[in-house]
Amino acid sequence: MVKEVVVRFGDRLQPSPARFKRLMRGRTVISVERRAKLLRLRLSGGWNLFVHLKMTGRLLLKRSGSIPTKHTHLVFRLSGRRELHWEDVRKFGYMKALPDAQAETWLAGQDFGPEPLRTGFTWRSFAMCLRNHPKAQIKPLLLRQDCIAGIGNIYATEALWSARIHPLRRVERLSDKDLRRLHRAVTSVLRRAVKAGGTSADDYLDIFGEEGGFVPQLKVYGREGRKCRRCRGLLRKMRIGGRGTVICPTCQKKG
DNA sequence: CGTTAGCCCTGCTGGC
DNA sequence: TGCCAGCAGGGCTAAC
Repeated sequence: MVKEVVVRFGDRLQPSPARFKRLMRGRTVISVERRAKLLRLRLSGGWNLFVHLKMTGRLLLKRSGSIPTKHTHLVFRLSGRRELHWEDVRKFGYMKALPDAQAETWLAGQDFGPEPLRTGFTWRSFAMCLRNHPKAQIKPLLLRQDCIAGIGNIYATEALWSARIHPLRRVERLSDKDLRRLHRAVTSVLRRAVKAGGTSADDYLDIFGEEGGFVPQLKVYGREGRKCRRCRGLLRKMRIGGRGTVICPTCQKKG
């Protein structure tokens, strides 16, 4: 139960800090869900708290009286001598509180594509989504949340290496066989990363402050200049749509 | 309609 | 405790 909210940086908060604090007080968290990279906490009394952590955001469960860091945006003081701290160095993330009806409308307006880890996400439905954009380059397309939801730069990079597909290949130049391999690669890398507790290549920590264990399983991300684990070729870093991308030029031919 | 560059912000790294 | 450009896991907006 939320006893009190202490706001230290309120500029990424909706509604305004005063209303937000009043609104949260006394509520309990009924469930935690995820849609794409957006967290949804269902709260008592028909309210919802949406949280986007973006790149450097963290939610940390701590004991009461824990000292906020330089980058702690706000603290939920909870019952049971606990606190939930929201930290975000780069201040890209946001929190948004909405009542049920508005929550659904707003979520629908986000226009998220299918969830790759949900049952029913077959390679055919994956192919359908991608083939809507025949001219698009595959990597920027994988990152578009309105095409497939929830894939970020690390996992797009990893999946393309795993499927032996060059990130700049256009969808129209990918065969069904390619898409089947890519579907397998995407679902596999996401499942393994979740199982390992996420990827703490930089800032990510889980709610207990623990790092994720997926970094040792990364095949290309952050390994530029080192050898490809499949062919021993030299991994190379390139820049696509402003995002760093590591490929194995031998395994991933533009073709 | 689609794609792309710029931008939000702070901190760290590597080259000089 | 050297300085500074460039880069970092995201995604919105404006411009073309």
